[in-house]
Amino acid sequence: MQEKPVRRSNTERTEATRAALVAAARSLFVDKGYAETGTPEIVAKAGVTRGALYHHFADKADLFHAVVTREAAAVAAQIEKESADPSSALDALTSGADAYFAAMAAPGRVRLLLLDGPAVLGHREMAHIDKQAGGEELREGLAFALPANDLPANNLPDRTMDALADILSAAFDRAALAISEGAPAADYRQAIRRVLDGLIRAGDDA
Amino acid sequence: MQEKPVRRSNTERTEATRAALVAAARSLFVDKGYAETGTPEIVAKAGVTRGALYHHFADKADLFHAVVTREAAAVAAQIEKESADPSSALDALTSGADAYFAAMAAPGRVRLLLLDGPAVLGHREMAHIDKQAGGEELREGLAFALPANDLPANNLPDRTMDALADILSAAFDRAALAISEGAPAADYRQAIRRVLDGLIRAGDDA
DNA sequence: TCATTTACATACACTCTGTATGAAAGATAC
DNA sequence: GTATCTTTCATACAGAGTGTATGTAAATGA
Repeated sequence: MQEKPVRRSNTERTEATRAALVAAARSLFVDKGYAETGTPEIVAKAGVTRGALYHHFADKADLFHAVVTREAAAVAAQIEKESADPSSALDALTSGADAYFAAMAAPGRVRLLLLDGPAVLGHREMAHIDKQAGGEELREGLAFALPANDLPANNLPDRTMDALADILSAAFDRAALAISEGAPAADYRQAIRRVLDGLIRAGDDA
Repeated sequence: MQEKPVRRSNTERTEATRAALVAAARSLFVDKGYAETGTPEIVAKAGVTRGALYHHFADKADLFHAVVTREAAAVAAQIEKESADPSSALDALTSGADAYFAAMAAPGRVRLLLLDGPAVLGHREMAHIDKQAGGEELREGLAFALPANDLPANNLPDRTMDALADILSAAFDRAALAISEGAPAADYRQAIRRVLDGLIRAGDDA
C-alpha cells in the first residue's frame, strides 16, 4: 500500500503535528514523569521525527510548557462549566473548591500541574500560566466574601488579600495532591470548609 | 610539593568524602537546580571522582536525597532553637510560622525543599523526610489550640485534624516560597495570622 | 513559473548517567 | 608481622539523550 500524499496547507500540517506531539508528550509525561521521558519516545508515539519536534518547539521544556498550558486551560474550563450558582459567599468558595478537586481528579493533572510543573518551569511561570487560564476565581470569591463583614479589623488591604488567596490556593493544591494519592476526599473537604468558615465568620463576633 | 598520604581510618575517609559530596552537591543544586547539575561538576567541586560518588550513593537522586534530608533536619533544628515559649495557643502557632519563615529564608532551602524535592523524590517521600526531621509541631500546635474551644461543632475527628494540618502546612510552604521570591513577608504573615485567627475563634460564637 | 519560505527528516557532536574493572589503602585473622 | 579480605576509591567504557546543523520536498507568494 502506498501513502497517498494528501495535500494539506501549512497551517493544517503545523496544527496536526503540534497536536500529535502535545498529546503524545502529555501521555508520557503523566506516566513516567518529565525527566524520565525522552524525546525519541515522544516522537515515536506521535508518529513524527525529532526534527519536527525541534522545529515546532525550542526544546523539551518548551513542549512541556505547551502541555501544561493546555492542561491548565482544561482545568479552568471544567471548573467554569460545572460550577453551580452559589447561595452564599461561603457556598461559592466551598463549591468552587469542590469543582477544583473534581477537575484535578483527572489522571495526570496533579503530576503535571503540581509536581513537575513548578520544578521544570518554575513557580513563577506556573503562577503566570494559571492566571492566564483564568484561575482568578478564588481571589474574586474571597474579595466578595470577606468585605461582607465590613468591620474595621476585618478590612484587609489588597496586598494581604492577594497573599490570602495565594496561600489558600496552595492549601487547595495540597488537598488535591493528597486526594490524588488516595487520601479520603471527605477529610480534606472538611478541613477546607473549616478554614473558609473560620475566615468568613471570624469578624462577626468583634 | 608532595601530597603526604595522611593515614585515615575508613570511617573518617567515608565521612569526609560523603560530607564533601553533599556540600558540593547542595551548592550546585541550589544554584542551578537538580536537573541542570551534572555529576562531573559535583565531583569536581568536591575534589573527588565519580567513582567515589557512585560508591557512596546509589545514583544522583540518592545524593540529592541526602542533601534534602540534611536540609530538612537543619530547618527543624533552627525552628527548635529559636522558638520562644508562647503565651497562648494562637501565639504558639503564629510564632511557629514566623520561625518557619525565618528558617526557610536561608538561601536555597525553598528550592531544595519545596520545588526540586517533591518533583525528584516525590511528595510522599518528602512528607516522610519532614516527619523524620520532626516537622510535627504544626499538628501538635493545632491539636492543642483547637480543642480548647470544646464545642461539639468544633470537635473535629483526628483524620480531619490531620488534613487540616496538612493543608495549613502547604499554606506555610507557599508563603515561604512567595517570600523567597521577593514578596513582602508582612503581607503573608498577616494572611497566615488571619487564617489561624479564624480557625481558633470560629467556634466561640456558636 | 520562479523564488522563497516553511516543515520537516537525517546525521552529527556533545554531554551525562550508570557500570565494570582494577588498584591501593585499611581492617582482620593468625 | 604477614597474609587475606574488605573497603574506598579511580579509570575506562557502553548506552542513551539533547540540541544543532544540514539537506530536501512541499507550500506559499510574486
